[in-house]
Amino acid sequence: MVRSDARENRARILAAAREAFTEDGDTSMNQIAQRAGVGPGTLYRNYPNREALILDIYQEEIDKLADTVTALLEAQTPLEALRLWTLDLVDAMRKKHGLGGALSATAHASITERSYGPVITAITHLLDAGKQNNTIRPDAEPADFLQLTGALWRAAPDRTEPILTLILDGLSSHSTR
Amino acid sequence: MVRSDARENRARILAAAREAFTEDGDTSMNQIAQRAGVGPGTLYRNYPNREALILDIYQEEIDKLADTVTALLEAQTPLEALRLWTLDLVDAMRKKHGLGGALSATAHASITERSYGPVITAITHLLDAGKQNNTIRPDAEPADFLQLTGALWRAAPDRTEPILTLILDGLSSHSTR
DNA sequence: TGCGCAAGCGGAGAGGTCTCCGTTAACTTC
DNA sequence: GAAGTTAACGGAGACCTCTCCGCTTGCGCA
Repeated sequence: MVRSDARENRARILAAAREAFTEDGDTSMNQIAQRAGVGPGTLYRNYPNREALILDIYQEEIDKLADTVTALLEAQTPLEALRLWTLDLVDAMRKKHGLGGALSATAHASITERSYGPVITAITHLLDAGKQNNTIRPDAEPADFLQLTGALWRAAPDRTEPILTLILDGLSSHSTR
Repeated sequence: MVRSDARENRARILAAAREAFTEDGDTSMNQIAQRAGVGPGTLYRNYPNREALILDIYQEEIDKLADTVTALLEAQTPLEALRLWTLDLVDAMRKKHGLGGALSATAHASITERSYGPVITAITHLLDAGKQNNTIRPDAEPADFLQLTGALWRAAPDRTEPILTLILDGLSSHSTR
């Protein structure tokens, strides 16, 4: 049984956080708590850390992005679909403040699963499509790819495409091995 | 003209930081300042932030690592030399606390140049050797490679080699451009 | 309708990075 | 040597993330 005030507080926190992040881009947890009219303690009971909150804020966008995979795979070759999708992912990571760090954080607790899961699933589908038609090496691992994606997001924007090309070439099965 | 107490303080800070990091592994800036017998203000005048200090602590190791390139290139093929050297780099990043983050931080101010430079030079040599004998694509950029290296260090240790293989395959010139 | 009791609250505070600025003391000049 | 200049000092404190715990209050039950 969830107490009504608890449910309401959680909603208020999420709303406040959404506002704060879209307005300021960067906001402290304390400010969010204040804006939501709760104490820091309450904020942290709902979200064990900054990343968890950020992930929840952008959950919808993450899901939406993951959902585009099917359409992409219908219209493009697997490799090109992967390229386009990754560009979108990196774009989201850059625009949504802190999302990049949250997604590529190494500590993937069970809480992160909600956000991490769809992304991994999306990548898995993309890679599988490529493996099927032999354009992507069979030993390619989704989690490894996501890891590499972090480098993309951290790099200067004008280096994104060159580096992605490099990564995709490494994934291609026409490499020896 | 550098005041004598200033010179001495800088030395004491570096010594204290080295001790603190090899002992505890993780230490706060305040603790280091205290250990060195100076105020936080003095610490931060010498090192504008945490990364700068860490970089200075491990400068010698960085230089040493950069110096191994020549020998490696004499004994190995360029691609294998690059592989071995990168493994060493990642190992250092993992062992020296915070070095990974400091090296792959995007904000490369002039202070970072002292540490960043040798690493880039080393990578440049390795890549150039490969370009020379046509095993590495001619458009490979040292800075891009260093960026990708960050993903290596952040990944789980047992994923290091697989991911590195991927990266190196991407760099190889037998990929279609 | 009233009571008991977790579940939930929120703020004080620990410990962090880094800054600002009034004070101190190392060098220069006479 | 004494005095003046100014670079360097260092600590108070702003602001951060996150925790701990005494107090409050919503809810099930009589």
